[in-house]
Amino acid sequence: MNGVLRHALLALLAEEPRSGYDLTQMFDRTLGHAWSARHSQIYPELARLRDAGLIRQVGAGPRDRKLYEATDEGRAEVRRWLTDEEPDQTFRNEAILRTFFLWLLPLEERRAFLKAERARRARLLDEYEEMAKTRVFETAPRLSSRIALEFGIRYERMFVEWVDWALPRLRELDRD
Amino acid sequence: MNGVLRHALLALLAEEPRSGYDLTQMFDRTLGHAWSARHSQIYPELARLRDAGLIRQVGAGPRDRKLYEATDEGRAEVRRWLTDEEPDQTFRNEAILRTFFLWLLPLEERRAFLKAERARRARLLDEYEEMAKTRVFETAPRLSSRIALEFGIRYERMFVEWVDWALPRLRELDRD
DNA sequence: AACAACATGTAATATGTTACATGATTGA
DNA sequence: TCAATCATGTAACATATTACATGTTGTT
Repeated sequence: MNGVLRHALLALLAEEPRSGYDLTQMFDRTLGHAWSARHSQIYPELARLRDAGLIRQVGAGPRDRKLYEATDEGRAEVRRWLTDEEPDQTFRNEAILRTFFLWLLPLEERRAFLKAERARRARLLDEYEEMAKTRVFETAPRLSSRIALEFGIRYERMFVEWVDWALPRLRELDRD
Repeated sequence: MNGVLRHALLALLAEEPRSGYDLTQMFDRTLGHAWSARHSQIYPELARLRDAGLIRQVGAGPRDRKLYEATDEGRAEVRRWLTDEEPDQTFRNEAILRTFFLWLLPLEERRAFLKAERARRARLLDEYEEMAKTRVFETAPRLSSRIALEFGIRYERMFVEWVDWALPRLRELDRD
């Protein structure tokens, strides 16, 4: 079995019972800076995991809320994934890709592009630092997420510093 | 028109005539740390760009080598993309995603996971620093790529430092 | 009563990967 | 002559996004 989303869902359902809606929100909020997924991808994936016996429904709530949790087979599969399968190293960042093409734009637009990125990143940095300060990280899953959050903080900080390094160099793209 | 790869190809063909093979190699080598693409995606995309009049064949070489370059419409389209369309902010990093699930593994395997990542990143850092030192960045497109490379260097360095921050904290995931 | 948030799904389309398929040229 | 690299493509499959579709519950 492969599929990153599939295993991420399995891992989240190994922690505690959650609904598709809960999972969607986790991707929107905490997991978003590492992986993204929409509800339209999550619900069919849950159905497949259920049919494969890797998760089972363990409760229901108001509206059509369905709570799932990982079965023993599911837990075993997550551990297998984490230990036996190499994480895919593919990195995609459209903003950095566009940086390669900055020379196609006039100076003012190049600046505007990087400044907009800087603003976005600075805003996220604030947000993540606020999370680190105010949230409670006491259980093992929360401490894990604290480690991931630290990556987010360092990433955004690095990004902002990189823009500050790049901005004064944009003028050079006009020489010759 | 949308599609990141499509516009990346267009931008690369706005610089100078290139073949599908050349473009594939650029993704394998320089562009790889910002966006990835395989030849099986590139060739059909080139055909579509050609049919849309955004690129045209300007030459041929040994074997079936076909050289393309952006037309005026193609150049206009790249600039429109760079200025009018917001870059997609989706970020995907499987290694960081897995960090959220580190608590599912025994201490030694958690350590092994992060150490393997550290080694990978340190190797890339060396590689990028070597590129920065030895390559020539004199034309506007090369200077742009130097700015993107700087991101790669800072990213890998940040990653290594983050692992060094995280490793001593892994033991805490066993408490309680 | 109205609105926001909760809650789950499907359909159509777009994007991306892996495997298949073929052949030419260059250098050792 | 052999192997590596150059060179282009297609097919099947997997993953991901956008739009469509529907209904409930809690709050103001």
